[in-house]
Amino acid sequence: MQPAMSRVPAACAGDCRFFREEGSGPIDRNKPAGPLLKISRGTTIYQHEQPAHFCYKVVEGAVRLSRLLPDGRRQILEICLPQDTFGLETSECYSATAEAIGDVVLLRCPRECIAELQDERPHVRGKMLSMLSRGLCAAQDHVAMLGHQSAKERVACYLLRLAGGHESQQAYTVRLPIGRQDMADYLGLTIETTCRSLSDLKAKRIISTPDRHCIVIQNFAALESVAQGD
Amino acid sequence: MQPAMSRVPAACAGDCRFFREEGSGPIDRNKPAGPLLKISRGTTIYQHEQPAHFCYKVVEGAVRLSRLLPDGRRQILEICLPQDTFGLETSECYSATAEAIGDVVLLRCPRECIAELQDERPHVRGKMLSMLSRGLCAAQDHVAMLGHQSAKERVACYLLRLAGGHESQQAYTVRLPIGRQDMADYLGLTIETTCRSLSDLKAKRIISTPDRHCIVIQNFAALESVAQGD
DNA sequence: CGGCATGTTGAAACGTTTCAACGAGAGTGG
DNA sequence: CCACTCTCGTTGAAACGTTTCAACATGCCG
Repeated sequence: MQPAMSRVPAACAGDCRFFREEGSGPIDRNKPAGPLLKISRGTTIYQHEQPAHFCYKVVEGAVRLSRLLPDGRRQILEICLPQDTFGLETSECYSATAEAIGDVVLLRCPRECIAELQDERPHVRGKMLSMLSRGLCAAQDHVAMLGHQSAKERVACYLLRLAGGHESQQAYTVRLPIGRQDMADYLGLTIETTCRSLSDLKAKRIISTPDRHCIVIQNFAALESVAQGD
Repeated sequence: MQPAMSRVPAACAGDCRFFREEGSGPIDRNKPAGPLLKISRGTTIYQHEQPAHFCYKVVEGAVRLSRLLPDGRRQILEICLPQDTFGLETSECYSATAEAIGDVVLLRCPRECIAELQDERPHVRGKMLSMLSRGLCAAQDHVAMLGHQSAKERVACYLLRLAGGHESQQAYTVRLPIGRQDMADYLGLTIETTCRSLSDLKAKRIISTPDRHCIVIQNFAALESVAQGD
């Protein structure tokens, strides 16, 4: 079943970058080793329940994975930022819809390439498993949040997550990759409630909002205690 | 820590059953090929954030995966039924706590065995990926449910899931693997709300409840329309 | 039978949603 | 430069659904 030789199609060669070590700095865009896909704001990358041909990795920008409920409500499952991968499912069809939030640059890899890379390069297997495993863990975090946290807790949690463990004593500026509506759909709230929660944090001087897309965390300790229900 | 010996430890041999094809009937308990672990009601199998040494597969009974929030609230992430696997994470520590709901029979496999099985038996890789992938998809379903569905919708969804696609015209009896409290914690509701939702369905003659652990779906169509928000 | 865990129901309190109005900023064209 | 429009964000007040707290019912086991 495996006539060795160069089983990995030429188009795949560059896509090994898909599995390069993370945390070893951002992808070097001066030495592009494969086709970068540029996609403009709002474009649908793929749709829920359609056949899954490709996997993706975000190079620049942000992508939202969401599901549309029969009555038009929308749940955002994940906001993918640079270095994140999506569309890795092993089932026939995509398990969510993927859309570009702003202009986005992606790395795209055909699924059969991934399969072959796995056969030929053992480290790719581990990488693949850990990507999926991390995704699962993130989804579980999300479930725990939606199941039993109040609006204020959810908003505080999300801000802390964006700050990504920078639990410094000083003020820390977070750039929001998404607008209020997306934030609301991610947190399982309405846009109004999301807004009110932010206003609340602002009134308590825990955060400040110099502009729409920026939030400055003024008091990490207080934000953490809000995130855990006072 | 691991005195090597033969590459796949003897204890693992039987645990290949871990990856046998599903849908090919239940595990044959007359020909046990490995150690079956019997665990009694309420026992903690492993705890969230403790080092992950083993993976498990449910043979009999039900297991709940949950997280305890700092303030004592609990979110159940998954109810594992016979054939389901859990504890497959690739991170160092378990991503949730696992507890036996009733008396339970499990298949247990050390993680290093899984790793070696993967190296030696290609089909195990695909199996492993599809197990994780399925788990991810289930978690995403859960997120979508908790994010934007009302109590009645959640309860209806859960019942339909338990019925497992048996969308027959006739009445169908579902055996609840869990009590009301676990159901509530899974659905992100209180036990009272869960109860009231069930009573509602009963009042509308969509279900009937001959006893605590049984629910008879009398009207699939109506249950589905409740699940989708009327 | 009592004792205990589990399930059910009621009424008030609470938080989120809904609906509506308004504000701020970016882009366009006069 | 200003008015215009369009999208996005913010705030208020009432409506709604879920939670909370309390009481009671049921089933099981010693």
